[in-house]
Amino acid sequence: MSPIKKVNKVTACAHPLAHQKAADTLKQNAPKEEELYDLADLFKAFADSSRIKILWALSASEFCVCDLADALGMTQSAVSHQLRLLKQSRLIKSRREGQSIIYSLADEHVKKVFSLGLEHVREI
Amino acid sequence: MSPIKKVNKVTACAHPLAHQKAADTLKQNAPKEEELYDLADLFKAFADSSRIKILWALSASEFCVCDLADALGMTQSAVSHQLRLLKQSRLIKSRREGQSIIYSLADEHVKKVFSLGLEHVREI
DNA sequence: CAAATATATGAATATATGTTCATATATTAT
DNA sequence: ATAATATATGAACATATATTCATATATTTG
Repeated sequence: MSPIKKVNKVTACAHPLAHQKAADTLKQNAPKEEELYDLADLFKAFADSSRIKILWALSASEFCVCDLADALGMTQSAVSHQLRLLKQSRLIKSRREGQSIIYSLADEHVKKVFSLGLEHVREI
Repeated sequence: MSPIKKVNKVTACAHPLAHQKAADTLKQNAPKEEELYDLADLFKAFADSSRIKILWALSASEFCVCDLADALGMTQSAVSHQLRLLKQSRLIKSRREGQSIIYSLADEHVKKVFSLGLEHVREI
């Protein structure tokens, strides 16, 4: 199923589709429905200040859970819950080291998104 | 106030901060608290599939509200509400053209974030 | 000016989500 | 094996947010 509906108009405005060509092109080049949801999910991972802080910390160095909690002023539980979400989003990875679990960024992509966003925020 | 708390440990783990140097560096290079919230807000704008669809459409062409609603299979009201959020986030701009309001991307930054995200999603 | 069309918006509702609390699991030290 | 430490997780709660419905505002047309 395409994320973009048939161009046949059924709902709102009465005027002919003002940008018919664009709408058609849109329909053809449509990313798959699933990709759009994945994309939204990716950005959801960045869409919370606690997770932003965690990602920012991990972009500087790997950390164990309790050090993250200490450094960021969060409870161990809250950090752990957020780390789980970030891991599910494939943005971070972890390894065990004795009693601790060390978390780090999964790849450089995170840094790219992060710095691009920061650049945008700073330039407004 | 720094987003990163004093390194003096008060809460969780008993071991000395495993990555003391990193934590200190972290503390010094800390983006401002406000920047982190702005950053989270920026990504919040991308963190919903309806808005993703709208942004994706606008990255192809400008559109009026009802054409967006038709093309994306959303109600006029839902689209309008989301457009307001996107405009508040400075991601899109609008101009009046007769009875219609034409929306378009505010700048190229949106496309960058969008394509970077899509690239990431596709490469996993 | 009145009717039609396009868009915006407040209120209500349903759902999603972040944090806390209590507790479970896993590893290390004694 | 037992205690101590580090991390994970389920349940509950509070808050945020996406959509719908009804309606208001703005522009054009007759």
